[in-house]
Amino acid sequence: MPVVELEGRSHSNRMATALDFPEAFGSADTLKRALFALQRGPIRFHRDNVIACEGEAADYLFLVVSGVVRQCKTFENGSRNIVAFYLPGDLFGWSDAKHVLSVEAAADAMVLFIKRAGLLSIASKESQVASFLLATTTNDLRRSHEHTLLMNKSATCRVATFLAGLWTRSGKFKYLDLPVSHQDIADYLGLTIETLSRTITGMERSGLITRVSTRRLVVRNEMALERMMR
Amino acid sequence: MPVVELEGRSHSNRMATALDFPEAFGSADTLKRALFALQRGPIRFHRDNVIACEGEAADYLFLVVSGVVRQCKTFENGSRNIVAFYLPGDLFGWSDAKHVLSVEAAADAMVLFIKRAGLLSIASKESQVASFLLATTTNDLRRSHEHTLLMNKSATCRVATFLAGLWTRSGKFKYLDLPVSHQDIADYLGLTIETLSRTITGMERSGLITRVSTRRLVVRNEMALERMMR
DNA sequence: CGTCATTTTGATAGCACTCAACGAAGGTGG
DNA sequence: CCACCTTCGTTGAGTGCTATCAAAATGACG
Repeated sequence: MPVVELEGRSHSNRMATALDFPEAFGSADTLKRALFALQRGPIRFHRDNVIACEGEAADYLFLVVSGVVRQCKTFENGSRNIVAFYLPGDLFGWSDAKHVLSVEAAADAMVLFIKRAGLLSIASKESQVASFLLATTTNDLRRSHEHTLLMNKSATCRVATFLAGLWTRSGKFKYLDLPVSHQDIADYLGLTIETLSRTITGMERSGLITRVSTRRLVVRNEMALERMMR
Repeated sequence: MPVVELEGRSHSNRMATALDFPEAFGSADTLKRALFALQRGPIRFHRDNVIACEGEAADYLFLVVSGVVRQCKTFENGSRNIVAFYLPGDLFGWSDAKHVLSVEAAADAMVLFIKRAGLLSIASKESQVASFLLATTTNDLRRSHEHTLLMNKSATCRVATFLAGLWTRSGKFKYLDLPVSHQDIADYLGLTIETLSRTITGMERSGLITRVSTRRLVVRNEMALERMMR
């Protein structure tokens, strides 16, 4: 299938589709064809490009194929809050009628568009699909609640929790690479970039981490990092 | 059906059940019977009683029949955060395996318990039920996102948004009655009771509202109240 | 009327924001 | 290859908002 290029140079790799996530949707052949019919893309977005704009009709759901996608709201005064990051495999965008939040690429990303109405119609026939949709949504809800709880903690706690979570999810390798900009992390944690920077500096001074570059660090003291999460 | 009294004096009124919410679950007779079989209660809880404890197995979902229920987390140092309030008609509690948050009565409340596994099994056969479950969950998710956004605003903005929302939802009558304690509101808004109290006092001084009693206010200037929400 | 829980008010301190300037990294054109 | 520019991140100084601690006031209830 052709890869739609929103902008930028062409890309020769074969791109993933919903059909590459059979565990998500079940694997019956008729089901596969039905899903294929209502998907568009995957479309490639460069960092900071808008995937769906606030106020836009919410006809499609989004399935992240690669990269990182943020769901956020920008205010009149220019400030911005990020409500969630989505990683490859995540399906989201259940607004009714219109999107309240905008959806943007936090890093170069590929996103599959899935017709909302069509997916719902399939879900009404295939209980496996319905069950998957409910599971992902309740999972999103749980993460949103965790995020809300995090917003009532100190800056050091928020940053420690974010870094520790990231490190765990990325496999605890030698280097911890930040997949998004400091500005994005700050907006996600409800902090300014200055406070984020100062907090990381403080952690480095305390010997918890080391900065290799602005986007790459090393966790030196996991125990102490986890203690800061409380 | 008998009304289970958790504690306190008996209550002679007939209590609502899931069967009183046919719009929610569809109204086929077989469906009704199936739902009836897996519901327990309604059970009556007095204010501040625990309905489900953090760490407990999440075998049941909760349907609020009357009153107000809060979903919250209490920390070692005694501080507490409320993630959501649930009102009559709300169905919630989709934790996997164990509850991460505790569920408590924020005001005297009646709650219907619905076996999670049974409901899922019905949903797999009745697409209407599955569709309803998805709809309520996505709605919860949207509200949680709104709540997260609110946590990044000033105290006055948070309180104004809470009061305005409450006033709208309760029908904009002459009196605005607070259904929960100041402590609960503060924990929901991520503020201390002192800051909440001072904020309300400030609003009263500005002529936005009038305090009739601690639990009852009058909205004097709706326009100005809405301006504070930004 | 007394007791207890809840709310309000006051004084003070601390944490994160704001404003400002500097530094580092990456891209572009000469 | 280097000078230039732009973007992003870091550091510093000062302010402001909200939390904390303390105490008084109000209201509910027996």
